[in-house]
Amino acid sequence: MTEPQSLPTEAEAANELMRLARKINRANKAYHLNDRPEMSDADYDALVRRNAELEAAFPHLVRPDSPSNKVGHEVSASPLGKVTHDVRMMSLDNAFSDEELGEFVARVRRFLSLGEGAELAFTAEDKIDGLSLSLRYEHGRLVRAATRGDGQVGEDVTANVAYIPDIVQQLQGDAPALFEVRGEVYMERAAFAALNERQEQAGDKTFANPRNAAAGSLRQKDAKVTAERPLRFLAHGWGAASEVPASSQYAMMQQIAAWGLPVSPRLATCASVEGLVAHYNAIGAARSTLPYEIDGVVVKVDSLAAQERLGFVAKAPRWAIARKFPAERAETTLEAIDIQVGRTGKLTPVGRLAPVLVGGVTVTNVTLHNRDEIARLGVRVGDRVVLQRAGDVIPQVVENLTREVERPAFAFPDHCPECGSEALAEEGEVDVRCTGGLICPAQRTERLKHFVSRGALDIEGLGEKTIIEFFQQGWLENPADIFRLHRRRDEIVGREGWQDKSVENLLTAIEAKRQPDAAKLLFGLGIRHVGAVTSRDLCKHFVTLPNLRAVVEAARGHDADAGQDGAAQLLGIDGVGPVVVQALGEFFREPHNVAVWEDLLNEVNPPDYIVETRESEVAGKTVVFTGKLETMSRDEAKAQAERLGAKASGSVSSKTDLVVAGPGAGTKLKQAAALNIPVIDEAEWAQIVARAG
DNA sequence: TCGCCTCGAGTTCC
DNA sequence: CTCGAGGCGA
Repeated sequence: MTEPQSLPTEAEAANELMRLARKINRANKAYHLNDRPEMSDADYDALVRRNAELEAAFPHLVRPDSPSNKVGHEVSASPLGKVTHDVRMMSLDNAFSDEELGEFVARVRRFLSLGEGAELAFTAEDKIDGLSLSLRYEHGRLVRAATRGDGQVGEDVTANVAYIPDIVQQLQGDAPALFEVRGEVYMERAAFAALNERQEQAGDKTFANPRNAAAGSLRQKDAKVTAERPLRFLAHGWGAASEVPASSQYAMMQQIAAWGLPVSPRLATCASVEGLVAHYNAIGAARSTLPYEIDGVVVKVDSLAAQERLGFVAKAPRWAIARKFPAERAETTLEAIDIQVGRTGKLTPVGRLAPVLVGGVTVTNVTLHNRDEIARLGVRVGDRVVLQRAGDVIPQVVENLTREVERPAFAFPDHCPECGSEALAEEGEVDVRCTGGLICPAQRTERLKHFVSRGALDIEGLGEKTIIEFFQQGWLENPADIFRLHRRRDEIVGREGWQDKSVENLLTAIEAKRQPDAAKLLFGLGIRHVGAVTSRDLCKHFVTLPNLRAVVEAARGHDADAGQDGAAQLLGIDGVGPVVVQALGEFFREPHNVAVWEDLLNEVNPPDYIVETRESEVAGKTVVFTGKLETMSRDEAKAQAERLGAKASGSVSSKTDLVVAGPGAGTKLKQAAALNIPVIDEAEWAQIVARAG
């Protein structure tokens, strides 16, 4: 190492800390993401020690991105620090009937192109109502435990799980260099009841259900509190792994059990839908006798090779589903119906309820969705209604018990309750919208909320309350204003609830987003029909936001040729159709939007949007699949193409680089020939995939 | 034109 | 999480 080892001046120290943060964070990333350390452990330790030394000498110079705040290997974690999962922790798709379970099996078989006779096995196990945990074992030793969080970033609970006896610190027998076990932390029913009794006697707050008790007990800053709570753990899968020493889900779970971690005793394999239904029924019958609460049965494709082919949709694997038990229901009174105005102007009726306990939580609000839903249920203020929590989460009204009693029907407003503008449903649309647009304060603040929300810019410390407060002050009207809040520092400091420190934190969080992800920025603008996925696709295609704008403007320009070209370019993007093109065009036609856009791009500087993909000869090319594919479904082929950095498009155009044609291909094959585009068959495509590794 | 799938936009409680 | 609607294959 060439770093000076004596204590430097303050300026030098600040500089060195910055470089150390960069180096150590990069090394952590290389170590965790690629399982391929960039530097030796000794060098790494030296950097970490130097960082700690400088931070000790200059505590006021500790950086927000300091590696000491994070989890690296050998870096001790601060309590409940954040942890980025190398492999996302997914949620599961749900099935609420045997029929839906059958559809899942059919869907999987279709995706894998399995014929009638071909066998496909599944595993099934009880789904514990606890909280998901990821346990990272390196060479068999537990180095980190993290909660699920939002799936990408969770909380570090390594210190806390040391007090959970089910979680071994050292795996027994041979273990891979890296293996992340995933499972559920839970509290047994009896232990939950005893804990609540103790809490009550001590005058502490009690927990609504075992799940909340487990969550509250695990996520303790003081790990010693966790020690007094009887938590348990059950493994159900895995995440990042340097190797997976089994070829089936079932065998791998047995291996995890052999390593010393508990696995459900009700894990079984089933070869058919009938077998899965039978196992579901058996677990359902045993439900009340189990020591812990369960909310369904998880079904997974047993073959790991098949799992890999199936891959993932947005947030869940295609190869697993949760067959949920019927939701618990409750009865209560609808005390009022309020109208909320969303960022698109949508008027949403919200039912205010007499508080009622459903599935372990007290529900007081429920969405009634729209005018049609109110009419369908025939609900009026004062009615008795039946409530359930859909998927055990979102409350919904399932039935109205007072249909026959004379009461005036609910009159859905024809004016916006926030700005008084007319509110109406467009031709053929169900939703009633406020036509006030920019003059509607509700729409404006909702748009700002969307802009700073997770998924968009994700600015911490800028919540609903703050946005409304600053909006009312006239400090915050458009997204770009956020980046000028620093000029109001003196005005903000001293307002109620704002101290020097909190203003500082907010401004720091804002400054951290000066180079935002282009796709998140675009998503944050809230252009209709342009959500997170479409934003990503658009950015992938155009690399920069000005490029996107230029093409959108060309698409509706007066020059007919340029217009067609721009439109064709947009329509060539998978998932972009006429409605999305029109929405984009309308956005840029509105002068106010253009002003907001330009203002914002003067304040922030999103780097070029370039997605890292695997090297392959089709990288950056547009591929069209046509005809029948023999060994895989079209979905799978497209997913494959994207992994190779190619864009799978639906139609052949001058932008198409390659056509993969199976038997039965028609017009698209002719178009390809006319445009002189190379055509290959499925076997040749498979070779391209194989060559990319 | 139909039907399937994916995406967008709204939503609860802790 | 659910719903409606857009996109796209058949």
